Amino acid sequence: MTTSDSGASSDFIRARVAEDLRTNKWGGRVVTRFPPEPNGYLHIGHAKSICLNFGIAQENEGGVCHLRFDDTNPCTEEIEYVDSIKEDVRWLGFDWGEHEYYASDYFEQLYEWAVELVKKGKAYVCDLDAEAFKEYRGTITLPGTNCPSRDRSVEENLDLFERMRAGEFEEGEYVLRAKIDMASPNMLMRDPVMYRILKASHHRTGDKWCIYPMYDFTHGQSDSIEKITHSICTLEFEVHRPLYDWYCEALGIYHPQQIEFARLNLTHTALSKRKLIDLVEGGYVTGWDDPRMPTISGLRRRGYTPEAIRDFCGRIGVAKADSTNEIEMLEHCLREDLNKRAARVMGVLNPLRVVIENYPEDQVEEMDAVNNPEDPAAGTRKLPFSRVLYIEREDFMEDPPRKFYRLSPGREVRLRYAYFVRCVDVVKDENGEVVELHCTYDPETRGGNTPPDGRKVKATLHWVSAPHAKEVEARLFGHLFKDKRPGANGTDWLASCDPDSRQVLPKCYVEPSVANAKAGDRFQFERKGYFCVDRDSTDEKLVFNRTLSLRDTWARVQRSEKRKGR
RNA sequence: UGCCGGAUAGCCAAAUUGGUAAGGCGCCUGACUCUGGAUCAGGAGACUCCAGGUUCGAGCCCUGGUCCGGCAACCA
Repeated sequence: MTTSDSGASSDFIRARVAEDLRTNKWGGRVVTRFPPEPNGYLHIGHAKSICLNFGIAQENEGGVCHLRFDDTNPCTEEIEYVDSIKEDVRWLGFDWGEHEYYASDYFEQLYEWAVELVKKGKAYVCDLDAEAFKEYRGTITLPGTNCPSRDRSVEENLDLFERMRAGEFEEGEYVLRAKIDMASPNMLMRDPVMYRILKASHHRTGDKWCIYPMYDFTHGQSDSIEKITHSICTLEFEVHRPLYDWYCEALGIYHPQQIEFARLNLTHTALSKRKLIDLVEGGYVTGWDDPRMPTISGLRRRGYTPEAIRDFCGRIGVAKADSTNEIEMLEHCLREDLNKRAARVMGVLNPLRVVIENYPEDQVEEMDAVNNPEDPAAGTRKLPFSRVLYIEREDFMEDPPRKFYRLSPGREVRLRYAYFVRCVDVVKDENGEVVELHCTYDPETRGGNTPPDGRKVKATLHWVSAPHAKEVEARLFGHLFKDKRPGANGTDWLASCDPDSRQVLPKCYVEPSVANAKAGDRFQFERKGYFCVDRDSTDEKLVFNRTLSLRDTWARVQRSEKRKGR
């Protein structure tokens, strides 16, 4: 697989574009488009399409990608969605320049084209009610039959269609249909509806229209108007292609090439619009931008970077086979990006108090800490160290199993950038629960360095000085669904939704340097994962979302030890 | 039962005009390490859906099957 500058791999669509360029099919032009319907929020699946369309445009000299809103159904569309879609595409890092279009801007042209087809005897007004309409259409195995109004005269059709536009009829009374073939094995070719009456006001055209064109009578012509070269869409539109072609040919207009690819599916999540709505409305998540949602806004709030998402979209490839990518792939891309750029910081999620017995009562030292070992330019910072600290509760075990080499009674570990400390006492409450550790430190290990005697420790722990610590809230997230493929083989997909996928830790401690962090800022809490500041943060208390944990080899060791039955 | 499309390791996914199966993720080892992170080195894993055929040679071509997906909104 060859890799281009954008990081995208070559695929059958890019190969096709290259071939068209070679044969000069489109006069050297490459014009694609991303055509969302403004009736919902964009998700990671849309990102795949966005990266594909904008990517192809970028990779080719003079290539352009349009952002076009497919707004032909006023009943479900809203301006709010238009705005969120624009924000998301922009955030992903793509620029459509002045090429922002709306199918609704083509309504007049579309109407004229409809009239033209009527005049050519290729379209007619049909008065079948919904039930009869269905009967005449036939079934998947039985051909349909011509409805009586199919033979209406051109004059009468023209008059009726004009009156439909004028608002003389009620919804459902009439529709305009293309006269194709009621016996076609392709259901979409059985005289598809071109226009329906909808007495709804449109978010852009207001009440100017009461008839609205259907997707099929809009999409191809919009592509045509915009001189799109490659109209890339997902597989379910494959059966629409003959109709797409039919309209362009019947109208004798510029005819773009529709190409279909398989939409993205991801394990442990749901991507259909319907399911996402159910999650929000059912209260399974806190909203469209819940950090567990696969929506662009959810991923953004979670702390994903546009770079990671783009990298992911480039790596998964584009093909025609239905496929489900493992979410681990997405997470890998994220870790790779965040590892390079996230500033390291000390943050203790489940605090356990530690007193350094031999450390002077009121002494405070400033320890030098590296901000990002992957990026020397990120510099260093000072970390206050004192007699009372917090360490991670799970970094101590009174009775450690084999292979656990963190702190335990009598054992010595390194406190990162600070000192070697040895656990000398364990304080418990009346329930026998460990509430405090007493340790001694070795002054010769200042900075965390190996002492003159060459003594080694097997673990390095993160810590926070208690008097200097800032209390924050941390929200940890797991996969939204327990099952890899929720709803697979007839199971209830919603039952697989994991209520414990969101865990709130109200009392965590972070080092003082992050005190002025702002919403959206990203950090790596050393050894604990990547975090970003949530917008729920207040002046009094910062709220952190854990974007993703670090790769956890210890967890893996535990798993394998368990398997071995130790 | 009709039409359209698809099928290459656990998951994605490559393979110029048929020339003898890339890569990534994941998994497993080992090295290194002041993050059990990162990095580096190595490894396991594919009768290319099946059965025939053409050919010196087939993942690619032909025939016949199998399985999976999509299509019967006045949604997109």
